[in-house]
Amino acid sequence: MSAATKATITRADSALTPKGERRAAEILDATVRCLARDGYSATSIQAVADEAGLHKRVVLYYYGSREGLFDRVVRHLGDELFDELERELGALDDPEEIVGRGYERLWKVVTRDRPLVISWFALRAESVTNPTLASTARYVTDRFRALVSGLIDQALGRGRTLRIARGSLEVLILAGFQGLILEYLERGDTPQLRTAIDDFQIWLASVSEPPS
Amino acid sequence: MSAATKATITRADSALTPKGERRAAEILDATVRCLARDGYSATSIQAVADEAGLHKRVVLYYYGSREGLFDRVVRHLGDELFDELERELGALDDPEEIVGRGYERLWKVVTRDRPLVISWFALRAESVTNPTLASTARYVTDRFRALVSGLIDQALGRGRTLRIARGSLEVLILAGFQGLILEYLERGDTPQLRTAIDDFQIWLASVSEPPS
Amino acid sequence: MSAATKATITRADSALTPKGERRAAEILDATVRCLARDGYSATSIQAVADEAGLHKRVVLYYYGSREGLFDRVVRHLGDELFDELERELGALDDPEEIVGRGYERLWKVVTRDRPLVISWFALRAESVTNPTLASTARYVTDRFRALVSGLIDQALGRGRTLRIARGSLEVLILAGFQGLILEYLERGDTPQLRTAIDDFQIWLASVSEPPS
Amino acid sequence: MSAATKATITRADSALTPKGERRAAEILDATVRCLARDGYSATSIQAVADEAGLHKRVVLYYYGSREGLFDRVVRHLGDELFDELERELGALDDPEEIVGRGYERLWKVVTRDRPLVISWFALRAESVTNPTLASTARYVTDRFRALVSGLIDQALGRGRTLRIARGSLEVLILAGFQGLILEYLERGDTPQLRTAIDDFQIWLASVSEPPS
DNA sequence: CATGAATGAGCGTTCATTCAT
DNA sequence: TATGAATGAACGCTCATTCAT
Repeated sequence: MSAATKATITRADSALTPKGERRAAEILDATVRCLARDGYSATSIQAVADEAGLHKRVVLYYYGSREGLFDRVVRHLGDELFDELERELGALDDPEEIVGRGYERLWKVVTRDRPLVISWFALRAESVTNPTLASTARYVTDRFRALVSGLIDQALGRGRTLRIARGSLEVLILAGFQGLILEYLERGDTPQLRTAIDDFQIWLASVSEPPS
Repeated sequence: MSAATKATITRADSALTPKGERRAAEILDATVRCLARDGYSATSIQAVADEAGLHKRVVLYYYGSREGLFDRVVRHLGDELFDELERELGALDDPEEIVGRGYERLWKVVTRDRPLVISWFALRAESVTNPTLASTARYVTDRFRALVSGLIDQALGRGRTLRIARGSLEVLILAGFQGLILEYLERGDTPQLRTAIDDFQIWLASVSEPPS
Repeated sequence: MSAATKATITRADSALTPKGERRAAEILDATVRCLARDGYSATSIQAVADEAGLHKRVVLYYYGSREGLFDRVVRHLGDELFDELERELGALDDPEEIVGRGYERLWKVVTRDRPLVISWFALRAESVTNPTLASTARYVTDRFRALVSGLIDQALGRGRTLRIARGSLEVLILAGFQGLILEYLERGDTPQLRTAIDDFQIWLASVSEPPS
Repeated sequence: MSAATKATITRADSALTPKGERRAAEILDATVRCLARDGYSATSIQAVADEAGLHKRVVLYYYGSREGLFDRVVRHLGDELFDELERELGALDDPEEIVGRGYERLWKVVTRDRPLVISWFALRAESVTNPTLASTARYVTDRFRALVSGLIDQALGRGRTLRIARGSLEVLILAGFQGLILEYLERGDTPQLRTAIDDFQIWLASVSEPPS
């Protein structure tokens, strides 16, 4: 949070002409493509500019700095993802459904756009050691955490009870999800992975019990 | 030029004098410290040299290239980790023990050296988009996979039967482990994480049943 | 990355401020001086920058790469030379004159600026083994070939007939010229060389006959 | 001459074990291959070592320095070429034959080994601006000059008389030869080139007349 | 005799960024 | 507002060579 507010206000924040708006969006897309293809360290301002077909200087003009660009990219990625997820999962009313279908939908949404996942993960990984990215990456995991937490609340609100500690469940869902994403990134969408996701979901269903 | 030979055969491969041996090891350690502290992209040859108190040129002399250095670091890290793990887990005879204690020991070994874990993860993440690191990172995950597979074989050999598909189990163990590692790297060794590990282990125990 | 674009489009191509124009030209001149004095392999970007009294980075700013710089130098040299040659030779109307004076004028123009000749030859020689320079060097020899070919056409147009095959004549003129240039570079402007040029010209005059 | 005698005596000069002899020869061959393929500036000691499958240090051990290596290579190339040429041309007794067949044989010998020609030319070109190579390259052109001069003497001795100045003839033969070599290197063995060589030879024959 | 160890200097290039208009 | 000009610092890497055994 702090770093985000601290960050100098970039051109892309303030009012832009339609052309500027379009350019800023193009740059964002180009950055995601670069991150997905080349990873964090190889995604230089020059590389983004080349990818977008613009002069390096233009990228800087719209986002102030490399750090600023990545910050915007991450938030853009996270918002896009979680807005859709909340829409998808919000439509599930039945608690059984949430447990039964929730994870599957989550997975579906996430894996629909591989470059997006790779980009997110590249920044996520870099944030472990790069303090300038830490708060940025945190924004996404926090939204994720909130989503998971909200789903658990929803289940509890419907009268379901947990068989394991709530904190532990949250951690396991997050860890399981991120671990499976890693597996997906390394090996792709293998049959074993799909079965594993099903089994994970079965475990998820068994971890809470319906109201007696 | 024979790029292939140059890329793979480094000074550190061939016979070294004791002093050379020592230096090569020092460089390796310095690299791990840099990776853990600064991440992949910030770990330049210069940074490693500074950390080791040597001239940049010496690092290159021993490892040929940045890529070559990282390759060696990953293998060094992996071997160190898995040699110990195999020793630890090989000592467990009782199948109940393997299931009950295995994961705990795995975790203990891995988290003993945080810099080492961060380093491994930094390279692991980079390998997603960096083809020159892919095969290198694969070396470690393959050893991990083999270890897990071996443990499952051992359990099966003792007459235990699996309640889920074998491939799915392997994936879940790997994904769970890597996901928990990520959680550990982001939040540290929280109580929730410890409980989650316990719960993961309980699930692991429940996933196979003893011979009737 | 679009290496192709980066390799060909340099700052010096697009519109430059007068100051930029001046600097780009200064760098070109400095490069020719370096090439003439030190040869291809010793003409580093640093050396050019020193010669021009600029920072190494400025040279790169204007020409993108060492290769790009040499490419521009060759074309600059070739254009300067052949524009003048075409002007000089275009002024000769009488076919007798062309044969009689053509080679002399060619020689005069070429040898007026020794550094320029050395530079051209240094790049010419390097292009034999350096594929990145091949097309560049070809640009000049092609202009030369076109010039020679045009002169032959002119002579034929006036009704002269050739005593040897046209292709052979072209080759001999080019080879003779380049060979004499080499001699000039190695030994300087010796009396033997001057006599040889005269004899070459006599042969040239005898190789075609006037309309009966 | 001076530089050659000045040059520190390399290992390859003094007595060598058979193995050493073999190695020194291998290095020489590897150098020619490198020069022919990559040119002067790209032929580093490292490149030669890689090509020969030896350690860089070994190359230096046998030839003392890069300069020393090239010096030996040039002399080796020149000797190989001219020894054979002198043998070939020495066998021609009839003055008519010398004029008629001489140039053809010269050409045949030279173009038999393209890498050798490229190597020679690469060093020849570099020597224009590189003083450390000047005397070395001179060794070959001097042998060439002597060969040409000897042939002229032979013709004169048989009573033939020259229609142009002797110095001019020498220059034209050398220049013609080197120019045709350049053409050969740039365009290969084209029909036009072959015809040009024939025409050059016809001119050569016409430049002297038999004893009356 | 032969080779591993080591090195200082320099290479071409890219980095993110600031200046100036 | 938007962009060319310019830049200092650092990048990974190769150079020819010397030291030491």
